[in-house]
Amino acid sequence: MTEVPAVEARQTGSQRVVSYFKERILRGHLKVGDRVMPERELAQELNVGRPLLREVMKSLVMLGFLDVRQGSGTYIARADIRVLSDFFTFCLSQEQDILEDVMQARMAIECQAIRLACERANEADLSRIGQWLSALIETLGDPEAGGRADFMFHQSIVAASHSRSLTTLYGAMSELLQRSHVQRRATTYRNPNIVRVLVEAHREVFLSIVAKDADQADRRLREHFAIGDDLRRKSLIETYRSGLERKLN
Amino acid sequence: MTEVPAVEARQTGSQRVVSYFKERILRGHLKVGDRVMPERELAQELNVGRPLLREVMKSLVMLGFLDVRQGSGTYIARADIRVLSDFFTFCLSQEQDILEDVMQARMAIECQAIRLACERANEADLSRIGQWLSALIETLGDPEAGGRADFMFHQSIVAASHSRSLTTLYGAMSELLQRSHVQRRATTYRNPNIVRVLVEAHREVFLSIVAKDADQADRRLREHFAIGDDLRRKSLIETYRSGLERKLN
DNA sequence: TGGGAGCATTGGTAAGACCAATGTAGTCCG
DNA sequence: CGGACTACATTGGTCTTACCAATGCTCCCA
Repeated sequence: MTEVPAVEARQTGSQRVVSYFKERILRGHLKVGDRVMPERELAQELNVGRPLLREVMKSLVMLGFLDVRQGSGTYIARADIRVLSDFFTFCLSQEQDILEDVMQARMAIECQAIRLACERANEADLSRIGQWLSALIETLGDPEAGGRADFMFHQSIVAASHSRSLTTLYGAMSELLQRSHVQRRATTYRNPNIVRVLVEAHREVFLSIVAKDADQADRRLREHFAIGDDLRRKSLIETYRSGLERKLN
Repeated sequence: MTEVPAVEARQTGSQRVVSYFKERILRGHLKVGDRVMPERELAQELNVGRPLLREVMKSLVMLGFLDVRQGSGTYIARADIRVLSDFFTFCLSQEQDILEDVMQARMAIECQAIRLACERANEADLSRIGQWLSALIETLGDPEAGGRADFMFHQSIVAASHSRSLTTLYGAMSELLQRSHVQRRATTYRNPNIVRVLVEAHREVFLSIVAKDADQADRRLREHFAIGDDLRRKSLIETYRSGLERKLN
């Protein structure tokens, strides 16, 4: 783990605790659901104080590696993607412009997922995507609900890839992405022409999945993203123009 | 963060500490490089004992949020991608088959990154990619060094995207990916025909970046991945055949 | 003016104490 | 005999106090 000593042969107590868990988890001696030795006993075995042991174990809890139950014991946890989500949220708080760049990661994942969805989607997957397409159409006048339906449409496509890596990464970014969807909706929902174009684009995406055409699905999805990009460009131009006119007044 | 209380109005000490940091970091009151109040003082202000405060802060250190210097103080850290790397490593240890699926995430990121690289790569980027292509060719007989050069070739492409999200995600998977590269090399380096095809595929990838043709670059990269897939399929067939012949003997 | 020493500050760690939650075993009653 | 309740043991949660280790700052001397 990140606190492994770089050079020092003799480990600090803290490092010994980290190593104890890292080794046993990574080598499979401790598996999901396995119970860890009680704190007092483990502290003794590792020759550290209990507070130190608890510090490290608290860290592992928050990293999602351990699951602690008071009165019962400490168990190896199943990996929890909220850790990734927290991490991305933290990154965003450091760089206010990152939401724009996260779109690149979003496109990466969705375009790969849609290719897999063309191979792997079952009837339930297709039905779900179709339902969210309908929901998207029904909520055109409402940026909040529409944004959510839009997000769920996309999320269903990623789920239809049946790839744990892709769904994990997408899930990690879902908070950021939902925010992004609502924002994009808020800039578009009043213009009927744009709304119609967007609905058509989503429909084409869905149809290409049904047709199991991976290249076309990828292309349609990228076209769909490009509509949003054009939108934002026009919106900036208008903002700039009206800003100028206000200055001249 | 993941330990925020679901229902309880009155927070435990532990939760108060988490909230203290979450609020200040996410709202920008504490920025990268800012120094945090000393432990004893902060413990008093939050009405908790120092060991408890230290537990939470240790967690935040391992999540990459804080940087602690003994004798100096605690500072808000710059996000550290090694946290993601640890997390993926942990996930892998839980599911032995995940390395295969990580390839999907790899393809997602690289195919999006190569599109961006076609727009954004500067002379230094292109030069670096070219150098790793040469290194790859020079190390054809050595799976270890060749695997590394192969990985670095790909990593340079992702870096040329100049997208923080993509480079962050790719960095998080880099340990897994390097392992994957070495393994793939170990199954191919003895067959001159396959090696020649692979070298050509890498060269085509590079040339399409230089040509700034995003669609072609994407396509070439996918073709390159497909060669590896064919390889593995053939390898499985042979394994199955020789397994059968051994049974008949 | 620069270097060294001393002291204050801040983090690192431990022992011991006590509280909170859970699990287990034993007993009693229907 | 089975289920419910109680008591106690176990395990985690938290705190106080003490001491050690590392860094930074200030003052004094050459």
